Amino acid sequence: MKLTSFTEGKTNMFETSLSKAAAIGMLQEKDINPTQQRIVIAQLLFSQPQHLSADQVLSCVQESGTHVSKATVYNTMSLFAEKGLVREVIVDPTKVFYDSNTSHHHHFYNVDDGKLTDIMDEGLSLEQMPQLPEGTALDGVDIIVRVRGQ
Amino acid sequence: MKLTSFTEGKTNMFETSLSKAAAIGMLQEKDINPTQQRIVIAQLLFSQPQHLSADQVLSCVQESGTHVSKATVYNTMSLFAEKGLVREVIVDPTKVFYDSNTSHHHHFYNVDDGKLTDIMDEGLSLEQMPQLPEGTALDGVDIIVRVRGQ
DNA sequence: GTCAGTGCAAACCCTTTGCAGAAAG
DNA sequence: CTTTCTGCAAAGGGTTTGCACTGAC
Repeated sequence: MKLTSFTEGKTNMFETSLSKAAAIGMLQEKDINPTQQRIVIAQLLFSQPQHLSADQVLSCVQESGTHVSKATVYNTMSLFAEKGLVREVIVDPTKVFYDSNTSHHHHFYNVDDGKLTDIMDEGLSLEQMPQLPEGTALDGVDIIVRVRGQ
Repeated sequence: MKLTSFTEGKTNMFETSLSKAAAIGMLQEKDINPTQQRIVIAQLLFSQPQHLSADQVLSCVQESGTHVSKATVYNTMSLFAEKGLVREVIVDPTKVFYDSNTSHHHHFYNVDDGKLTDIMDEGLSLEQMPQLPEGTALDGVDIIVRVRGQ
């Protein structure tokens, strides 16, 4: 994952972004036609590891000054998820989070404030993989550590 | 958990149920006012360990001949979850599953057919509990093993 | 008679869909 | 030009809410 053009020194996440060229590169690597809207969303998403709901993506894009419709955000996020650019994280029945970090890791979910954070411990994994049901293949393992407070 | 009145020998889940008295007992143990609708839902739910969506609970209750409204099913399931009679399982962004088995265990989720099953392996657990974020307390750990096929 | 519980329908929210218009090559 | 993508608005599906009615002590 190339983050060579990461804009440093900015504290406002809406000003932080990937260069347009880097975003286009990421899209093309995954055989995604780099349209204007997809580029803008990619620039925002991959500026840093983060967990955003579709709604938050929409807000961020709009605050960056570009117009993208809600439907396009949903379409784009589904496409990115399908192509492996982002990972869907399902922890809240009311919305899906998209994780811009697709490397193998798990999550804390704060049920009080709805914030999702990565579990840094690299050692976190299962003691043993259970035997899968007859005729099924592994698709993935999600570990959610729910916490409350603060 | 008392399942002494489990009706044996029935293959149709809609005919299988807990005795009314046992259901009332379970509700009272959790300080839940045992109303008629709650009793019926409890009889259905706790006849066996199962994973039902609110919609499925509604269908099952209706097939058993009793009338319960959709709103009451949702209210009841939320109440049961809050009181610890059932456990909410969030694996599918489109609906919540309620697990009538509240003992500590984890799940397989078949993304192809949407079926949720318990992971029997008692050894399944984390190699190590990660350090929780500052100021938070553990609420629970959910492990979802997603599988596909069959 | 009082108060909790219930039923119904409407409201809600997130997400998807249909289709006409716009963009890209 | 042709194909793909986008925008808008409407529909969809699960869930919640408001409020009047019912029912149990």
